[in-house]
Amino acid sequence: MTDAALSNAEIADRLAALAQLLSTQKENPYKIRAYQRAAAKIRTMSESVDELVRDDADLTAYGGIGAAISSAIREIVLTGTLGKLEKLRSQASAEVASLSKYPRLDPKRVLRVYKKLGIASIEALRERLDSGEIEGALGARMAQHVRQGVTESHAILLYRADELREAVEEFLLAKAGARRVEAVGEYRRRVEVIEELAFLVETADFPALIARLERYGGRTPLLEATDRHALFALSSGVRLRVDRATDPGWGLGMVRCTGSARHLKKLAAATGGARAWTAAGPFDSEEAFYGHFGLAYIAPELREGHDEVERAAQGTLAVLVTGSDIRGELHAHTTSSDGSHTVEQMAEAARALGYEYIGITDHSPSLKIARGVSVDDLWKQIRQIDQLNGRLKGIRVLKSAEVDILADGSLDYRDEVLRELDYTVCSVHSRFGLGKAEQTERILRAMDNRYFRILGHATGRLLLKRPGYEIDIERVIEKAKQNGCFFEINSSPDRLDLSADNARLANQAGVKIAISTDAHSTREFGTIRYGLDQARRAGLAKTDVLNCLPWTELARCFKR
DNA sequence: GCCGTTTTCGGCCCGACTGTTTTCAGTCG
Repeated sequence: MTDAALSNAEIADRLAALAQLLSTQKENPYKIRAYQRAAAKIRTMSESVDELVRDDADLTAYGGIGAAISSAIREIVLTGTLGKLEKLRSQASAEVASLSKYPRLDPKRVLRVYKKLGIASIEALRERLDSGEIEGALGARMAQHVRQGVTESHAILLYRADELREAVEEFLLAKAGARRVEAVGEYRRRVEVIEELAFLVETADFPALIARLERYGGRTPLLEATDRHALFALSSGVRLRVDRATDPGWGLGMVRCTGSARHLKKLAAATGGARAWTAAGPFDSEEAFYGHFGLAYIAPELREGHDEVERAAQGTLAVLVTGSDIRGELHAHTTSSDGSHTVEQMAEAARALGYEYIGITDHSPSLKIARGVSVDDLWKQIRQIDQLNGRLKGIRVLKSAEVDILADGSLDYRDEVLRELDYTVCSVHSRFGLGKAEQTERILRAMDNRYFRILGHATGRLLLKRPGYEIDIERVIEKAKQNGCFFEINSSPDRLDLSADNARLANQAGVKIAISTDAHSTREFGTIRYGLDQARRAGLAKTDVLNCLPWTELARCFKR
């Protein structure tokens, strides 16, 4: 029995290392994934797993932890090690064993890089990554994998930060003596990838609050602390920042802690600087603060230092789109392709959300893996939707498809079929490796098809996984404007594509944008909040958003 | 290894295409 308590991160690292070693053997891949899942679960827990074990708690109550992993965790906590792990480690080659310190690296892929480039160490791996040789020889995705494995990355997706925020906030209020807590920083600005989860807190005893946070998830390393802020390394990787509310009144602290550096600089320039802020206070709210300096309230999502301060002074800030402005969904899959609910189930769910219409956009034939819909089956779906519209009250089902843009820029259904649809969503799903010029030409050619309406997930990026294909977005926007085509903000939390920056560009060019979920089940309609976040960051008003229009007006937009 | 459960073992997507491949792993939704 050891006395030193292990942090959740240290326990998770051992399980991840075991998964890593198992993956180099002919082991059941589902077993490997089980260990990885359990490790990930432990990293997000606010309770100390070490304490849970010593208190004889039932770990199998947590999702992803069953009898075997539960006893492995007990062994780790009580002996400080894991026999199975040590055994595999002693049998592994030096190259593989040395990867244990990098639990995010996939040994099989690393070994491929080693072989290809004739190297055998992490140091060499780093060098070849920095020199661009890995990307050159093995592609962008491999380079991305290695980069995330060897560099200390703190980034997490916004939707993961949402879960984490709830847990940390509850901990601060219930266990760390905070009287008032609010999330601030890039999280509150709804930035799609978060490196630092920040809170403004009001407390009578800040040092005690820091001490309590150091016990979060067993042990959370304190990176820096002053009498007004503290920075921690959460076991899930992301940084946790806590700022003590020092200004009289809550409003000024929220302004200071929410805006980006660029926003705060522009704000200071427009209002006489931070000294003037303190002198003019206290402010109970941010509205009071902005109002005092003759500025309209600036929504957190806009506080990036674009032109929001000038606009707030002129009174020309857009009234940002909100969830209640959304009248329908324009990108949704069903059991006809790779969705898990039928057309009727999706329609019922859309109606329950108060939507007026839902477009059914199943995949086209080329996308085999998603069971793309044959021409015959699309005809059947068209007739089925006609029947459904005769029967269903309170929701209109739109006939559509997510049509593949083929490598040569042609669309994956013939015009005679496309003509029968109310509109189309057209997307690139193949040949991501084309060069920027070719990829751009491919999309421009597709937009010349008279049935092209909405460009689906314009860059194909998967946040923290894949950079997306390269396109000249300005040329594509220009073409869309000429040809009466539109964009979507795909709300899938790991796409968010268009990005806020690209959506801002499209909007400035006067091209309307759909906020779509790409839902593959009724549950996924809920992800629209992430698309709304990015639309608001792009400064979109409801008049800029395609699916804020009633169907009659939308139908006019779709005429070409 | 976990889960759910028609409570004892099967499912946990998956299948065609791509590439600079040296005979198959990675990739796309």
